[in-house]
Amino acid sequence: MIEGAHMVTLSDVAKQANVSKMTVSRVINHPEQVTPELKQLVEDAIIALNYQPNSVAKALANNRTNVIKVAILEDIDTTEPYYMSLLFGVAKGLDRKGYALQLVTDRARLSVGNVADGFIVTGARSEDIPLIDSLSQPTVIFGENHNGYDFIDTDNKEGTALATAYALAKSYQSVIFIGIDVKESFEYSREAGYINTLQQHKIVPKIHRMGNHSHQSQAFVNDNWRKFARNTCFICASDRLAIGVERAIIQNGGNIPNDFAVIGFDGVFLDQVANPQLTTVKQPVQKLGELLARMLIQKIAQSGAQQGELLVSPELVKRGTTRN
Amino acid sequence: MIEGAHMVTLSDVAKQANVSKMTVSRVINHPEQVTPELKQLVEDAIIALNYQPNSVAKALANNRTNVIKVAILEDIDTTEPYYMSLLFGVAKGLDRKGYALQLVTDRARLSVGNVADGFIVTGARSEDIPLIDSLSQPTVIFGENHNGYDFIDTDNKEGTALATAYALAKSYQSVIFIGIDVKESFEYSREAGYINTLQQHKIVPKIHRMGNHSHQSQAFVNDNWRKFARNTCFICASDRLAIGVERAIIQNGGNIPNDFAVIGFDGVFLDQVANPQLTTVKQPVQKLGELLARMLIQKIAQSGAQQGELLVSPELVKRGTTRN
DNA sequence: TTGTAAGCGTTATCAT
DNA sequence: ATGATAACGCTTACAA
Repeated sequence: MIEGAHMVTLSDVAKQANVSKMTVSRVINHPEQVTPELKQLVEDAIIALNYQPNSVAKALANNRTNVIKVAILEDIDTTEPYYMSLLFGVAKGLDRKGYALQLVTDRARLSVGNVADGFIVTGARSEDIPLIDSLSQPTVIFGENHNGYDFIDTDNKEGTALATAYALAKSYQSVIFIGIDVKESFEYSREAGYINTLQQHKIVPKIHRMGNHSHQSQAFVNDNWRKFARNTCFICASDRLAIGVERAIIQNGGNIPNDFAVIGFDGVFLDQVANPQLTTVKQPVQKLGELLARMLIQKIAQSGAQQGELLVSPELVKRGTTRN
Repeated sequence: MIEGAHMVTLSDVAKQANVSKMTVSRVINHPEQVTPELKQLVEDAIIALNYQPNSVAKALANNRTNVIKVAILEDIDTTEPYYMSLLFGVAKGLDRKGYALQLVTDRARLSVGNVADGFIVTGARSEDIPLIDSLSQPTVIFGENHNGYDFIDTDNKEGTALATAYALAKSYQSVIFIGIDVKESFEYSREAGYINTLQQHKIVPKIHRMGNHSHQSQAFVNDNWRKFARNTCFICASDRLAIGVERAIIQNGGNIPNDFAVIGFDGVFLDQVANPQLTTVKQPVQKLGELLARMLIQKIAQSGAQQGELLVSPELVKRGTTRN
């Protein structure tokens, strides 16, 4: 361990450059307010001394904390790998601007303690609206919603539209949607992308909904196996569902991808664990995390101004569960 | 959004209680130094005003940052769900003590910027030793090592010993170990637990090592299928390997768990995705994270004093891939 | 444009 | 045991 020699402060730089502390502060925060000559002197001194601003002091003076609270409200008994990627993105985006984060899973701890400069909320359901409204600092949401909150999400509709169009292009005759039985925006959008695309081809949609567990979709396909004609593609609202469908098809001796196809949604971890690996709508999860951080930081800089919504295009990753 | 009324400070509490700021500060940090009567007065005032200490000011006065950097050095292209649980544990442990965290994956960014009060390092390999040595603040490691660093890990040896003993107790005749071909402490320990237990029963160990990918173990079992007698249990150094073994057995028409058994290691996410679900050595990952936070916080409080090593017992979770 | 002074909320130090 | 004062490193407000 290297023990910290004397920390270099604004005063040190000021002395070195023969100016006042304020001039140094201005060079850093409002460089346009200082003459080029002085600016140069100060910048040289900063480099010479390897000055690193003390973010804690800065935070105190600005009445900030430099901390963003990230709430994951969804139940993660299953430890969704999804959130790992998201968190990495968020952490990366925050780190760059000198913010640290506090991870919160307990709703009660969200507004407790040394509150934060802002909040990123994920996995929120309708019943969390009062909680979100009660937050005292700028907040952005991960996941589409129609409550007027600033949010970022994958373009879910586009995702299933891509998948459905691809299934049709690959000449699968029957295209069935396996959805999640929750009344949430993202699910409606995923179904809409499927429905719209089919209707453009004058085909009647077939949707089945169930809990988001591989064994449920597996059981569903098993139970109805004889009803599925050959040349069917299952479009699933999650990779979890897709993996169950895939297993059931294999169990029943169905040929993937010639007679049956499966397309998942998410593209995080599970799709690669499947065998064969899933064709899936891959969400740019880490990028979404970075965008969340960026949006929140900007919102903070603009004293909480509305940021609107941002839908990011997913990518259809073509693999073993659909025809070439 | 609720805009913060005037923040309650030490001074406010002091005024309310008719004491000096210092007395209030002492009640909070060194309560033994203040008389019971005053202490009571101050505590009442704190409650009456709902005083929350400003951690930023505290940090400045103490020359702290209230930030812990968490380094995940392992390549996580595959987004190991493992780290999600660990991070949750760490975050929970830190949060309770008012620390925030910064997630670092880029080695170069570890010591950059407004450095932290301490470091938690995971996924470190031998080549990272210089990096760890260069850290300027108290550090604890996740993962066993013999370089003298304070660390916390699952008791790997105990884990595979449990698994092996269980396989023998369930009367599997042949017990084969599928290991990971890395020269790391954790792998040696896992192999040792297996070897020791077999030797106690005068049985000769059989170990095969490969990369930690399900398709590699799957290929291995496929390629050698005819060499495996019935009544064989495969003890795997990871759930990833186990899932590949399981798939290969099913592909070859082997009966699980009557003729062939599989025991994994980790117990994070993958074990439940498998079908049938894996019997596995479950690491208490989230708890490990909390312990890491706790150890580091204590180390900081003790000005960096050595904390030693801590091995936590895993649990054998009995499921579908072994006999009842 | 630049500098001076005061203040952010806390704690350490030294008196009393 | 309690209190007054200075200090942590920075920024805002005002003066020059």
